[in-house]
Amino acid sequence: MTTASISDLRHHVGEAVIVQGWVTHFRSSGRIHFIIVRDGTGVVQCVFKHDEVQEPLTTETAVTVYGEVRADARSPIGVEIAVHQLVVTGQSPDYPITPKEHGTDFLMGHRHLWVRSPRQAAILRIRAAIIRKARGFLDDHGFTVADPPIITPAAAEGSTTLFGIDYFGEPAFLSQSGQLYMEALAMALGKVYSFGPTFRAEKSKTRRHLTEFWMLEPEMAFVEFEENLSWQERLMEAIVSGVLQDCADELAVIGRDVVPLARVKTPFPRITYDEALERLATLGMPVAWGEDLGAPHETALAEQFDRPVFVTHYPTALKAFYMQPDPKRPEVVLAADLLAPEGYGEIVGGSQRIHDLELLQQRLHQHQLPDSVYSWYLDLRRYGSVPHSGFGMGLERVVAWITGLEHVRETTPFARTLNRVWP
RNA sequence: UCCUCGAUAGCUCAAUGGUAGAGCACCCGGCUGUUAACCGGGUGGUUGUAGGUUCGAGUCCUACUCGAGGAGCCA
Repeated sequence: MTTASISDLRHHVGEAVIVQGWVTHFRSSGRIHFIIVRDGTGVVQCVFKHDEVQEPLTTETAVTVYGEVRADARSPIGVEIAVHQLVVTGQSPDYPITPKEHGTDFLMGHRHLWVRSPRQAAILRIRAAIIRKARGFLDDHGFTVADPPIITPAAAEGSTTLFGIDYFGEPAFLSQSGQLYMEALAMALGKVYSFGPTFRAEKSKTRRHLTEFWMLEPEMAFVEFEENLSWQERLMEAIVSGVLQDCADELAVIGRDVVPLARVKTPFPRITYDEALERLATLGMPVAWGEDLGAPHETALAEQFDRPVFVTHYPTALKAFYMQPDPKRPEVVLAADLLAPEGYGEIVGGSQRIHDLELLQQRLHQHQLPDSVYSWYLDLRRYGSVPHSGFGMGLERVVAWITGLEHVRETTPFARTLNRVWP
């Protein structure tokens, strides 16, 4: 007798198999009983007689089922199992999560169990596929994965709040971006990317924010602004088309409308910050030049397009010190935010970096950042500096967009938010 | 940090200032094909905390705690 995964059962009709999993539902009609068993690959109904099992088969009881696979037109997966023997390997009295509705606080407090639900499992599989497709695309296009440190001595961008730690008596911080290190690695390896956790102690409490999130950060030597955008849109297209290909079942489980995703093809539209302001004025949402775009503005802009849209050439004063000003128009930078459709906001932020030593020092001073902290970063401009560009993709926001979720907290196994560090 | 809303059974929610209830979960019983099965019965409460008003507070008032949504900031 072979052990089979539930997703493979349709290839075993007529055979005796072993299925190991957890009970999600128990139903009975007199002498005939039905349990629904899930094993992480799918769910299957198992049928047995009244007196064959003595132990209670409550929700999430772990079971090993020995039985015969039978084709059955009534089954959603085409087969069910006629049970010969059913062994309880782990009881589950009073499982807290029921088939009825639950509130956010309760579910997040039981996240260690909530991940067992089909919807959550599907989301995590899609997350895995997004990671796989993103890394695959970059690996296939000459990028070298090279990860920056997570414990860092200083901020990449002075303004953002950092989580401080005690590093053997010295103050240190959890990384809020690996970008500066990625610039160093790009000078060594050409095209590089990192993929890892980043931390922001911002007191942001919205559907788009976590205090710990994963970021994909490519950095490319000899790549200027336009080519940077090209890499971003090709990466996003590869991710979305790859997920549509690999995750049809999971997208169906969570009820995602895939029509908008199928439209995500290059080239993505590009509008400048100036054009964005014009469009917003037309929409009755005027923004003064020099002010940043808020979440409602981003949503309104994104709604005008059927695929992600780049907003480029933001005012220099709004952006980080390392972004390259446009030589033809220094009051704006060669930076772009990629806004996702359907109100998911900024999913990628990128720019060409300043490669001129003097200009970079000038910008540091304008931001009142000390040269001493950035001495190694300035070395990159002292020794063989070249134009280079990079971007950061927020994984959880991409997952939220592709899965159509209301909130990023469900896009990661154990979300860390402003008010929650448990479980 | 600011704005808004909320907290009653394990869960989701009811309850004119006047006897705290329902559905689900769980337990017992019934049903030989159920699909969030169904039918009958049962267990289950310091109404977030502290104070106040009142003959009487889940309900009204004050403070606090916790949570949710949003703003700012960001990916």
